[in-house]
Amino acid sequence: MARAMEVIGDRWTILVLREAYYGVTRFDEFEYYVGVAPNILSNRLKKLVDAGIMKRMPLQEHSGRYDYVLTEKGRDFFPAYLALKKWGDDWLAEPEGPQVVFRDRKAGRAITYPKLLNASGKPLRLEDVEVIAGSGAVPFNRRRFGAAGEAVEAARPSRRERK
Amino acid sequence: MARAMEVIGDRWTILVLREAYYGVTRFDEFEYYVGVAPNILSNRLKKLVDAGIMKRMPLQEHSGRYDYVLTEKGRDFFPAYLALKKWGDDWLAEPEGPQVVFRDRKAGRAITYPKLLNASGKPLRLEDVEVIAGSGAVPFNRRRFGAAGEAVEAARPSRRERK
DNA sequence: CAGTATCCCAAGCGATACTG
DNA sequence: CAGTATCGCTTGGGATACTG
Repeated sequence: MARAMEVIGDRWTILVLREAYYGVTRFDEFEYYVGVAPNILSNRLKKLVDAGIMKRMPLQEHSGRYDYVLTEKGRDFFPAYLALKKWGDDWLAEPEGPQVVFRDRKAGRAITYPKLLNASGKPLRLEDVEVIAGSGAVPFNRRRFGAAGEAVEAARPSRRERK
Repeated sequence: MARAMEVIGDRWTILVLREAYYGVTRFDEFEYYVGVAPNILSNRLKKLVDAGIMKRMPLQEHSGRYDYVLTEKGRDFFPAYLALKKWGDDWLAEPEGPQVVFRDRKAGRAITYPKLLNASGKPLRLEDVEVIAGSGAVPFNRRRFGAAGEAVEAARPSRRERK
């Protein structure tokens, strides 16, 4: 998560990504639709390319023009984007409703994220969830889980000891 | 989206939220697990409370101690958090795998986000998706959609005209 | 413990000018 | 058009000291 936010967790990157999902590919289109200064945009596109989320495709030979297109990694972020958008639409939107809707081209219906369901087929509540250690859990003093995933009372140093 | 990112889109807030999903409620626990300076944490918790994502509950009368607990709005963000985490686990994680897994308490199985499916029941691809205007679409020069949702060639001013 | 206040510094932003 | 370079300026961060 920390890593994910490092990549997409700033005000501009997510908006660039949004435009990409809307079909935008060109520098000046991003610049216009996102409403960002060119230096910032340049920086963000570079970061997205470095992160493997977009790639920079020469438009023609020697035209000096490029398309910025999503990679698989970038397209694979779409569900997360959609989940974020749904939450925003549900809790933060203007009363008129969302400005943009994604529609399934074939079905002709809006795409919404399916509800998470618990084992009984009811909407999943946070109370249905338990947190366990994953395979990459680290054996240092920050952990809160034993080898089997059970909660462990961490040795939690005071602010002072922590340095 | 812009609004959503304004609320949760910084390096610390999402980590605070993560700890909340892990069951953390107390100031010093957040401070320790997130590894953040107390002034920053204070600020973020305040923002989360203001945004209606968490509430501050007095622990006892006059103890001067509080629990920070998720509101429904905050709990409703969990799917988005999970989608983000999944993307991060899939694309950015260490080879050992994720450090933490959410498990369905009853089913005893890890919760993962269901795949988005298109109208034919296959995994949804970005190509299956079209972008249309939502009910809140605004009739100003930034729009790219006609009244019926079809794409419209926007009058895109040059950088200069844009000011 | 549960924060708040202060200080200093670095990073990022917006505007704009410039280049091929 | 498609960027890069430069420049003040503000915001936010880390460290730490302080208070009830």
